[in-house]
Amino acid sequence: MKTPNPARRNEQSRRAILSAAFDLVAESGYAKLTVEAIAARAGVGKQTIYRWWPSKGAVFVDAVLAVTGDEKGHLALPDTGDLGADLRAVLRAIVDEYNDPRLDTMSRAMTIEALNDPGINTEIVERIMGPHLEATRERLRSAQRAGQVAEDADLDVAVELLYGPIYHRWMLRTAPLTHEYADTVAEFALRALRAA
Amino acid sequence: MKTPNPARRNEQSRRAILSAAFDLVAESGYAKLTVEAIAARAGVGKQTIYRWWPSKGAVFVDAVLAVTGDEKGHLALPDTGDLGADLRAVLRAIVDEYNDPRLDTMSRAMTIEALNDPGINTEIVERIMGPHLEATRERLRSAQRAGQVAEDADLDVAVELLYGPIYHRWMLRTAPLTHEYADTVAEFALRALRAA
Amino acid sequence: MKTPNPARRNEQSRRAILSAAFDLVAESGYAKLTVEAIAARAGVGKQTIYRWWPSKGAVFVDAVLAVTGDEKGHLALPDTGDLGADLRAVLRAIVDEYNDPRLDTMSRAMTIEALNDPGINTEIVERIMGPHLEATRERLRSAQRAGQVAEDADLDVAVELLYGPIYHRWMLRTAPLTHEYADTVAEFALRALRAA
Amino acid sequence: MKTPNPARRNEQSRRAILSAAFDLVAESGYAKLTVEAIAARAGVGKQTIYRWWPSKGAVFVDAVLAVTGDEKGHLALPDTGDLGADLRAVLRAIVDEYNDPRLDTMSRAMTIEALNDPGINTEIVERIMGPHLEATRERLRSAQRAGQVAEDADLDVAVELLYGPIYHRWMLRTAPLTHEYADTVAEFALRALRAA
DNA sequence: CTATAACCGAGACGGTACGTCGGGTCTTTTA
DNA sequence: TAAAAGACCCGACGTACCGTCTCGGTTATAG
Repeated sequence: MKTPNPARRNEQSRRAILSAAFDLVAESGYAKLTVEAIAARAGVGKQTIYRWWPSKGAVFVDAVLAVTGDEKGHLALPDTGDLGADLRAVLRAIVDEYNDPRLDTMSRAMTIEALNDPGINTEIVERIMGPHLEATRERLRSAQRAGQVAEDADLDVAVELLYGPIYHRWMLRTAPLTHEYADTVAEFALRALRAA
Repeated sequence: MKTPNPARRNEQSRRAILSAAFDLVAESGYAKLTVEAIAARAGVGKQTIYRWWPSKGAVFVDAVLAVTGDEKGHLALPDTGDLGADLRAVLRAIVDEYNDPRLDTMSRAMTIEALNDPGINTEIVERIMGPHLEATRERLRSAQRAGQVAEDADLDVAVELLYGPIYHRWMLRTAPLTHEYADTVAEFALRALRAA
Repeated sequence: MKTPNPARRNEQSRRAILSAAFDLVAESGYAKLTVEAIAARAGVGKQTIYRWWPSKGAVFVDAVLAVTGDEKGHLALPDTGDLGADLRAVLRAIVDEYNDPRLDTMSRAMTIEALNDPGINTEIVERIMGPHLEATRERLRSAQRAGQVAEDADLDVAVELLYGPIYHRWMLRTAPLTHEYADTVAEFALRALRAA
Repeated sequence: MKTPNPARRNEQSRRAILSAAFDLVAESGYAKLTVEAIAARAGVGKQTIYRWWPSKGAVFVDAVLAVTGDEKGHLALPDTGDLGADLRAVLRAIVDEYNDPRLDTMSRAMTIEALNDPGINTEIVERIMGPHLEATRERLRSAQRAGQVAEDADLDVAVELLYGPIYHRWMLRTAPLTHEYADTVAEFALRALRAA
């Protein structure tokens, strides 16, 4: 296998491919995404896709990252001093995202890809979830300093306490994701975390 | 489309198909599961599969259910009176299951199917997760009666508080699933749920 | 490689494939003949072609044979007793065939296939040229009996003496193929063959 | 389209391309000859090939000519006064060439090219066959002067009478090309041509 | 004796066709 | 008369080459 020279890469084609992949999933769902369709929509030869990505899943993840990545910066969670309010705000925002059909579709597609390919899973977790989880830990650390969270609380578990329930309900569709539900989860988490 | 007569169904073929599907996933992973491979392995015509199942996903889910379903009965959670001990025992058992490579593979395959097809998702949730979640709620209800859990606690959320973090960590592979971790989750949940 | 069962072969598809191949060459030339085009024109899956033929060349040869083969029966050369007249008639007929653009195209395409694949060459020679050459030898044998051709003349070479010059001129396009030319070749051959 | 300046042409590249093309056919057969393979083997950019040749066929023909062309000069046929002996010698030499696997491969490849492209056919005929045919005609003219060949014999047809049978047998592989066969052909031709 | 244009190696690009795999349907043969 | 066997149409796969098109780098005349 000869590795291509990235310096010579056609930036225009790269962008056309990513946006074609993204749009196709948005329009027809991930199951109908094919490399040929991406190539056709992007006005590109199939080989140009295979030259730079190992699979259609990788293309799709890159496409989502290209869109998501633009939103860099507003990663830090609000820190009003009122931990409960801040957590409720974050969980409600997440619930809103999952309720957006577009984002719902994309997220489930990403999840399928992550399940099929551990490498893609790593990439997704590191580049998308990771920063968000770290921002959440940072907020909790701040709360620890303020004495609102037990000093010895394991913050890795703490974030899972916050996001795990919502993720569970979203994945399994066991019940609707509402703001009220977000508040309940936040309330439970607060109780679990607060200093004795 | 003609609906076949279930009475005339060949039970031997049915079983051969289900066990072929199950074994193929166990051996080569879900991605390589094909209807043709199932038919060949089961010594069955493809049409016999399409006659009774709408998709390979449905076959696979049925196959898992056929295996899982045999374990009926021991669904009730232990109730020693010590809620903390009981929850730790349950979460440790779940962690063990996720750490079993065979079950891990099957669970991820099921998850992909559920993501691809809402109908299959419903079936999985109702027939596999449902009874388990209900058993957990039942144990928590018992704890409520014993005054160990707040009377007004939303038990639907409570079970997500228990299983959500573990599910989150398993799905995203963010960190290993250990007994210690199970204990930590149980501990947090207990604090969140206990009566003020 | 599993060999398919000829008994189950779809006769309609077979015919559609052969006539599609033939027509495509007649319309656009052999260089533009592709398996995909044959499949599309015949309303057939590519696999159905690959199942029964090893290459597009084999399909094409079969197609020509299907057309040519129908003309069975009039293989015997005329035998008026006048060998010279009979040979002139045959060579003129051959010259006419080579001058028909349709047949010219087909013949050159066949020749390319024969050059690329010795197996196809054998098939062409045996099924198309062979009977014709044998018929010619038979006419010459008759002439030997009549004392018009030397008894010890090698008839295998004799037919090459008749057809070789025309074939040479046709293949290399060194000069036009006319009836006059056919007569000249026949005249030379007669002189070469006649009993001393 | 801009025509490049031949003065600036890299002679080293030209030679590398021709010999790469020749060697590749000798090693793997004409069917596997590709422009990319030639470029790679010659250590040359593809564009350098397309700049100077219109097709891979043209490259190959040039390659053969470059090799063949070196043998210039010995084109004249032997003229010992014994026409029969001279013709037998020439036909035997031709038979030997066709029996050399290397030359056989090259000749068939050239023939395919000639069939595919009339322009190449012309070039081959004029530059390779032409001089040889003319030399043969010249020898026959000499024989006419010596009264060994009929004065009114059409010499264009005469050379075809000599080479046509061999060409026919070589192309169709109907029988082996032996010296004995060459002698037989020469004998027939002599009889056909001699003055009455 | 530069400089500026050309050719050159390299190889990415938009395409076409390849030969294969598998999906889901339809037909023929066997028990 | 259902089921096995498997041929069929179809769509997509990932690969091989096509012929075109930049990219620097290197000659090699023309100023």
